[in-house]
Amino acid sequence: MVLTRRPHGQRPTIEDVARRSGVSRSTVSRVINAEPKVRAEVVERVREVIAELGYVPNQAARQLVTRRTNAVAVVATQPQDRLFLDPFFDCLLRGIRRELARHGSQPVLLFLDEPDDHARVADYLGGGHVDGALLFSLRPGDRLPEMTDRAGLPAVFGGRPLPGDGDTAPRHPYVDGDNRGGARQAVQHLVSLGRTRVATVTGPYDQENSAAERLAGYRDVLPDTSSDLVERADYTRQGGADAMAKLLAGCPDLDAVFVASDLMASGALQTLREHGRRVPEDVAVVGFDDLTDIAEATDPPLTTIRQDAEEMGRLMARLLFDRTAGIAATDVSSVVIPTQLVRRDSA
Amino acid sequence: MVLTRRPHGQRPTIEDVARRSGVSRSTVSRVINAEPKVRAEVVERVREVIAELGYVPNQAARQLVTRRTNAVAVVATQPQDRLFLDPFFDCLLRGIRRELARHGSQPVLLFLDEPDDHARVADYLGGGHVDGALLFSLRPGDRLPEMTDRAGLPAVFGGRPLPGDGDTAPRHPYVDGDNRGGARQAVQHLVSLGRTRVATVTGPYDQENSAAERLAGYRDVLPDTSSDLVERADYTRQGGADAMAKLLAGCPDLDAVFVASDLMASGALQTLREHGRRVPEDVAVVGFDDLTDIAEATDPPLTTIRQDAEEMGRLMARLLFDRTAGIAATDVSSVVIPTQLVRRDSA
DNA sequence: TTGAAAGCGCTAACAA
DNA sequence: TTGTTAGCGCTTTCAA
Repeated sequence: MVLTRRPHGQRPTIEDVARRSGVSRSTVSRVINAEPKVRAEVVERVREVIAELGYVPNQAARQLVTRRTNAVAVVATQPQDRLFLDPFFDCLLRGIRRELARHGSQPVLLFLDEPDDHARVADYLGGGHVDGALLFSLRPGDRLPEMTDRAGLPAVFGGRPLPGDGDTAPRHPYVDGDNRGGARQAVQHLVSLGRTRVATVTGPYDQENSAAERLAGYRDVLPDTSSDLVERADYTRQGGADAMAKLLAGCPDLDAVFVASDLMASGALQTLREHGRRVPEDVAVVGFDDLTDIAEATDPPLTTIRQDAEEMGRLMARLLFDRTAGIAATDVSSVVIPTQLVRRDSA
Repeated sequence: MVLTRRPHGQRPTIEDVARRSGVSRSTVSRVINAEPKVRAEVVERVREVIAELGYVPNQAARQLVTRRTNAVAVVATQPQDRLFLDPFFDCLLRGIRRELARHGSQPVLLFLDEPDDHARVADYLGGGHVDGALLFSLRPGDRLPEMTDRAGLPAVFGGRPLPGDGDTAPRHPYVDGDNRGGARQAVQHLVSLGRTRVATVTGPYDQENSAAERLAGYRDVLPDTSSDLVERADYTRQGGADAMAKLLAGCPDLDAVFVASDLMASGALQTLREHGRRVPEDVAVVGFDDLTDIAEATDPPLTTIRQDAEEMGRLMARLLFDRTAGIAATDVSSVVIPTQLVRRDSA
C-alpha cells in the first residue's frame, strides 16, 4: 500500500513548457525565477503556457541544485493534549509565520510525541526537507540539536533549555519569555495588595526551565517562606487543583497564591471555591501565561502574566535567518522578552 | 539574507560512502534501502562507514527519482487563535500521526491564515514536497482541492465542505463527525429533562457545514420553535455570551439552551450567571465538542457532545492511503463518526 | 538576450 | 551478489 503520485508524464515539466513556448529550458527557468534579462514578450508567452499547462516547478529537482527548500521546520512536543490548548503557541506561530513570509519561507510543523516520532523527525530534518529548524521545549538531553548540527542545519530554540545539560546547550541561540521577571511581577503584585501569606503552585521545575525560573522569581521576592507554601504540580488543571488542596491543608491561613500557569490556576480556583474560600477577598490568585480563553472564563476572571508570544515567534525566525547570514557563526545571541501583568478580578 | 546549508562537500554523499567502503553506489543504496540481496559483511561495513561519516541520504535526490517523500501535509486554518484551543484538533492530529506512522510517513502541518499563505501553501503542495494532503475546514470556494487535483496529489477532507459549492465538493472523500445526530442527542436530552422552552445558539451556519448541521439537528427535534429561540453567533466565547443575552431578552421564560460549541457555551453560562439564572435549575445548558479543559472548568461543569476525534484522524489518513491504493480512483467513500452525550452538571 | 551542456545525489534497470 | 549506466527535473556556467 504505497502512496504514489499521478503517473509520470502527466505532470508537465519545464521541458514541456519550453517546447510549447518555443524557447529553451533556460529561458523558462529565468522566467520562473523572475530574472531580469528576458524580453518582455517572451516572459508573457511563457507565463501563458505555464498557466495553460498548470505547470508547477518540481521542488525536489530545484532543491537538488539550489540546496534551498524555502521551508523551515517548527518542531514541537504535544504532550498529552497540552501544547495546543495554548493560544500562546498560536501567537508564537503567527509571529513565526509572519517573519518567514517576509523571506518567502513556508513553516512546516512537526510533532515530537511518541518515541518513534523522534527518529522520523530526525530523518526529516536531516534529509534536507527544510532550510532550518525552530525547536521548542525539548526535553533535557534531547539529541535533536546535535543532529541538526551534524547535518549543518541552522536551529534556534524556543524556550531556554534547562541548564546544566552539557553538550548542546550553549551552541544555539534561544528566545524565551522572562519567566523569572514575570513571576516576580506576579508575587510583587500580591504583596502590594497587602497579602502576607503568599503561597505558590509551581510547574515541574526539574524538567522545564520555565517552571524553574518562575519558582526562582517567587523566591526572589519571598526568599524566606516556609516550604508549606510551595507546592509542585505538573502544569495541568487537575494538578493545579490538587496542589491547591494540599496548600490549604498545610497552611489554612494563606491569603494569596501565585499559580505558575493559567491552566493550573483554573484548577486552583475550583478547589478554593469548593473549600468555601472567596476569591479575591479571602485568597488572591495570580496565574501565568494569559491564556485568554481560560483566564476570562474562570470565576472570577484571572489576573495573570502575559508574554508577547507573537514577538517571540517573530524573533525566533529572525534569529534563524541571522544565524546563517554569515555574520553569526559564533555570535549566539539569544533574547528574553519582557512580560506584563494583566489585571482582572482574581487579585 | 538567504538561508544556506553548510557549504558543499561538507555533507557526505552516497559516493563518499561507496568509495570509503570500497563498493559501488548501488550497493550502498541497497544497504540504505534494506534490500535483501547484499552480503551480510558488506552491509555491516557500509553501515559502519555511514555512521562514521554521519551520512544522511539527500531526500531531494531520492525524491526526484522515486517520486515519494514519505511526508503528508495537514492543512488547517487557524482563524484568530481558535484552532489550537482545540483539544479536538489535538486528538485529530494524534490519530493522523498514529496512522501515518504505520506507513512510515511524516505529517507536516501547514497553515492557511492570511491571504498570501494560500499561494505559498499551494506552491508547497504542488511542488511535490508531500505524497498527499489532509485538508481541514476549507472555506467554501477554496481553490486548494482543484489545485491538488491538477497536481495529481491525493487529498482527503476533514469536515464535510458546505454543500452547494459546485466543482470541488464531490470529488474528494471526507471524514466528519455526526454534527446533526449529535445536536439531536443534545436537544433530545434537554427535552427528556422536561424542558419545554428550548433555545439554541448556533454557529455561523452560512459558512460552516458543522454549524448548519447542528442547527438542522435542533430543528429535527423541535421543528416548530419560534425564531425568538434561535440566535446565531460565531463560535467565539464572546459571541456565545452576546447571543445568550439576546435570547434572554427576546424570550425570558426559556428553560434550556443548546449551544453549538463549548466555547460559546462558556460565554452563555457567564451571561446566565450575570442575569441571575441558576444552571441547571432555571436554565439547562448543553454544549458541543467536549473541549475538556473548558467543559470541566465552567461553573457548573458543562454537559456536552463528544466526537471521537482521534478516530476521525486515523480514518482520514487511512482514506488517503486507500485513495491511492489503485482500487479507489472512483470510489469516493466518506465516513461520518457517531457522537456521544457526556453528562456533567449543566443539564 | 538566449541556448547548449553539465551536473546536483540518488535509484533502477540491465549486465556481469 | 555486485557494478555500470542512464536518467529524474531543475539551475547554472559558458558561449553565442
